Amino acid sequence: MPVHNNEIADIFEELADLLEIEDANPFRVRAYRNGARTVRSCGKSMHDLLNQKKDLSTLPDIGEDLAEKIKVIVETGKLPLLEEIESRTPSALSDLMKIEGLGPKRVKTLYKELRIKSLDDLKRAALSGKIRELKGFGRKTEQRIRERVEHFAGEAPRTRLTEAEEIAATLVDYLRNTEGVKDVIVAGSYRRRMETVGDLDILVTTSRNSPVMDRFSDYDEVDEVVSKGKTRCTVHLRSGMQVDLRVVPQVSYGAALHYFTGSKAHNIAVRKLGVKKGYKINEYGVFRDDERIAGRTEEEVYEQVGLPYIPPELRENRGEIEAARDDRLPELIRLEDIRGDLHCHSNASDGHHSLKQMAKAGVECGYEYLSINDHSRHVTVAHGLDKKRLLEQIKEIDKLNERLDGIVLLKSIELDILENGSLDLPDSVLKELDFTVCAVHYKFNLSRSKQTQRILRAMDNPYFNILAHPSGRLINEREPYEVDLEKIMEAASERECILELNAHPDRLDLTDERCMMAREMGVKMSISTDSHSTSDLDFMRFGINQARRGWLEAKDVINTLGLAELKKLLMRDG
DNA sequence: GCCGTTTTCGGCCCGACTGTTTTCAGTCG
Repeated sequence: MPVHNNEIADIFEELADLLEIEDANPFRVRAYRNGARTVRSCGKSMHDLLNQKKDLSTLPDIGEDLAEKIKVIVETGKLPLLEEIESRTPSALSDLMKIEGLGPKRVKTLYKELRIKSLDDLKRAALSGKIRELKGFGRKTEQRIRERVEHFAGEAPRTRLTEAEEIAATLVDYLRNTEGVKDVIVAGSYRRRMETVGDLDILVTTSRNSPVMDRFSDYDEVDEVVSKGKTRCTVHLRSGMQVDLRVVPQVSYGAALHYFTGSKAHNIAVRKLGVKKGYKINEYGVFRDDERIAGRTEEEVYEQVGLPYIPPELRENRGEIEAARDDRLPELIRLEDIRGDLHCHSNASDGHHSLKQMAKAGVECGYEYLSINDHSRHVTVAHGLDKKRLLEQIKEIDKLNERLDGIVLLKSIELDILENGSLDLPDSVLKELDFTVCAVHYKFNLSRSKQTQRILRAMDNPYFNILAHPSGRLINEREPYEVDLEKIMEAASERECILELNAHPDRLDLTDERCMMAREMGVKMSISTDSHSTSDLDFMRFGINQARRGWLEAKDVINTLGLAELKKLLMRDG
């Protein structure tokens, strides 16, 4: 199996940790971390890029040296330099750095003085009281280490955006209702609308002497106050989520919002532009010498470095700065651009509502059309439709459409792609549908080449229109199946097949990087909710978030079209 | 180790909070 980008990135991260413990040049350490980030977030696999003879050193933050190291890792699965370093600095030390409050310096001291090289060693030493005697440590530090190591359960999982929204909404209301508080806004990856968030970053502006800091640390859901100062406070909630609160004066609102929204890589890039112009940019504003020349709004900050406003979803340092400089930022798709939903279930299979109820809910969304895509017969647990039941549903939809006002129900299906690449129902019934949505629902563990062939073969069928949830992943629950999405996108582009961006917050499949790739390859996409009830139609906004992160414009997405144009586009020879 | 519309060498974003200190290193975001 080819080496994954994540594995390469993990190797670079570990290398960075160990080098940092060895007190290596901090800029060299940073270079490995930057390289890891580039590899991890690259839409294409290093393995494939090398097969295509691409020059990896053209990737940002990858130079000659890292390009060569990536090649070695892809070819051998290992990196000699890392093995050499591990021979003198145990690799488990990088695990110790995951304990909050332990960085490279302290880990090094623990190893040199007490030979601590594992979490077990650390726990024993903390209990024995030896740590407090070390220079630079003390009672409190030892106490904290003891608590942290006892409760350490690996890296905290990231929270899905939809759950983060629930946690954030109550907290934001609570903070708003505080004397002297003006703005309360959730920044960070939440504002960049990432599919998952690691913690919540909340920015507050206040008039003088607001008690907001105390009110925050007194919040009922707070489990532990990690740190608390005049302008910044960090807590852990009972749910396990970390929340950072930052308080700034209103005159700094834009600069603070920019700083706190990130991403870190984007901020660094913008600050570097500032340095070139002789400015210093921090969370309080843009400064020329000691004079604040901007910072009330984010627009002001960008203006000072010669850029137009960049929407939060693009701020990942994935080319948005260069695009902004050259005036070629995409005109990102908006929720209002969506004219209908192309993947919805009814109670004929595993949905909860009737055709009529779904249609009515579609009208409330302001849609022109909504398609019904119940499962096909192979998905027996979902009571999938066979030929007879599908033909009955088609008749029912035709009859209902005569009575419906303001919306048209489209006749479709979520059709299983069988293991051999054939479709789950015969062409004789598929031709009665407006279009099809096809998907893989079993045999996720086929080899990469077999899974790819399976889908390519399905696309050969003239009735194949849209590939639903193309990677099959469930966020935090199921990894994507092994498949060559680039080949599938090439085929989709040739055969005018559509790739779905499944908007369900548990799926959000394709990922943002894959959406970027589809756009670059000229593949059209649909954004659909996979609704199993009327309320699920609201998931569209998560799909839009993801699409915007993937640089998609309305013209890249077929369900921004009116019904007539849509039908024309979905008609294939057959 | 990366990078360049001032540079192929000499830079590399910037600030808050804690604990252990007596002026600041370490960690974090």
